[in-house]
Amino acid sequence: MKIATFNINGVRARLPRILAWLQSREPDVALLQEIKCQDQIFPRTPFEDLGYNVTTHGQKSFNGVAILSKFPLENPHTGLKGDDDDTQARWIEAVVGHRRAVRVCCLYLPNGNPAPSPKYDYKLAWMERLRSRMAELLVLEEPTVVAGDFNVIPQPEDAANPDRWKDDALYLPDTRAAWRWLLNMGYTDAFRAVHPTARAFTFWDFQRRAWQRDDGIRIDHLLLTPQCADLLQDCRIDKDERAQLKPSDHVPIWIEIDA
DNA sequence: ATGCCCTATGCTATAGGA
Repeated sequence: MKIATFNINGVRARLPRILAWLQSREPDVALLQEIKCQDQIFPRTPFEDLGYNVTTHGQKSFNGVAILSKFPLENPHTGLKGDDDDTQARWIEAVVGHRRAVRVCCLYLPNGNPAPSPKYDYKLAWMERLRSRMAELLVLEEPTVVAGDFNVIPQPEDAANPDRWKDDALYLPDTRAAWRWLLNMGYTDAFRAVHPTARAFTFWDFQRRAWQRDDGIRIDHLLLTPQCADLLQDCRIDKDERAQLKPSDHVPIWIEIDA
């Protein structure tokens, strides 16, 4: 089973690009972030025409997450517990029914800039809620993928110019400590498991000619429970997507698992 | 080289992204 995550930066603006990517790479499951639209205007039909089941959790203008799956999507469920006042659409999960069922969780973690600020406080509080949910999932001892745009640069080697990010919400010590907590609980960073030392990025800013200078960061991640890590076959980044016409500023990253 | 882009919005400026 091939499971991809892709921050598409607007599903309506990106539709032709996403469809071309789906047709060329044929992921079984695609976790999308920043759909930037409400559920009722999400363009379901073009995805269904490619054979995908679709479940979405959107809001007007910003944020929004979705799951596409060639296999049945069971028990879809949106939102992260722990803050009843949080109206931002950043979490959707479902169980993908297959030979071996796999739970997939699609997240769009808050950016948090500038730091310090209430936005950074929201990011850290969101990461605490994420830790609680991921701790619950760990207890189930099932193959589970928690993936998406984490807005976290884990280590210096995950940025072309780490010094530039030292005061940024994506790289501050508290952000990276919250990330490490997830790993220390027992989750596996799929990309690092397959490529322990590779210098690879998933995001290049639209500004400052970042793509042309390869000034990127690795912030889109797939975290696996032990039962899922045992099934891991491969993990790759579709870097070429960033060079296409009207690209997102992120590129897809995907795993192949024996499920 | 702090090099100014891209999406969405009752829209010709502004907010948000990272």
